[in-house]
Amino acid sequence: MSKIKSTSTHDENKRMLEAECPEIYASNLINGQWTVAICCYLGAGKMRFATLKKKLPTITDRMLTLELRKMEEKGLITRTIFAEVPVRVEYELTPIGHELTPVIQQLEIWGKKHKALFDKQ
Amino acid sequence: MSKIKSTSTHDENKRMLEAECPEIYASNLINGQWTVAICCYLGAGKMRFATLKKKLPTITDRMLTLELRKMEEKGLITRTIFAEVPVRVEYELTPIGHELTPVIQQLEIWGKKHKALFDKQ
DNA sequence: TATGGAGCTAACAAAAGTGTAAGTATGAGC
DNA sequence: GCTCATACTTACACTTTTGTTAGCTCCATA
Repeated sequence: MSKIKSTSTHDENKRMLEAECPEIYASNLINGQWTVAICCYLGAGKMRFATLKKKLPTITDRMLTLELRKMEEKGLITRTIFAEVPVRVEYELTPIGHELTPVIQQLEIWGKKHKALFDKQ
Repeated sequence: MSKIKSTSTHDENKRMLEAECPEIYASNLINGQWTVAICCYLGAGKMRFATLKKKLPTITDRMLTLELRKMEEKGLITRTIFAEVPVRVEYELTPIGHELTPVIQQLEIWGKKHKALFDKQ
């Protein structure tokens, strides 16, 4: 999650594909390890940093911060700071973030089917 | 795409999330850099190694091999070898792989919307 | 005085993913 | 004997992502 070196062919390839295929562009938007999970929880309503952290027991402060920042950059969520003490920060899905919910639900249905197939074997 | 060390917390976290959330399980199945692209092309019908390579101009032999193997492992595609000379190998979506197509299409629609929003800015 | 919670940040380390360059086996055709 | 095409494989290097540890600020409360 550090800066991406603009000289790498790795990144160039990624961008070429993104530019040509909206589906790859989209899948790159949600492929952070915790991104989909966070989307799901925020689908139910706004949430604070600490609340999200409780929902994701194994995540570290750092990873949660990074993920939330990345999602904010991508326009999936908004971040609202309340100047209280101690500080309160709330995260919420943007409209386009909300529109992702049904797609994730589709993915979930497919995931269940796939899992059922593989658990049999 | 080397072997994953089973001792890493990184991998542990991934598995925990997968086990609990089918949507994360699903998103992990499609998050290879070229996976979605390959799914799209194979959606139109079976294809040979070399044909796929032409469709993905910047991919290397190695990456294509690795991606295809990973997708085979995940049960998304099948691999058929014809003992001709030179060898012919055909890749094809499995039934569950085919069922992914509409989901990818949903993702594509969402991706276009998201892109439109961001291109404006 | 120190303790505690909220929401971070910085420096570093490890793991996973991707790319480069070179090489393999096979038999056909020149 | 040499080259060609196909579909790989191997060894290595680099990039990106994720995790570990330790810290910090603010002010309230004990």
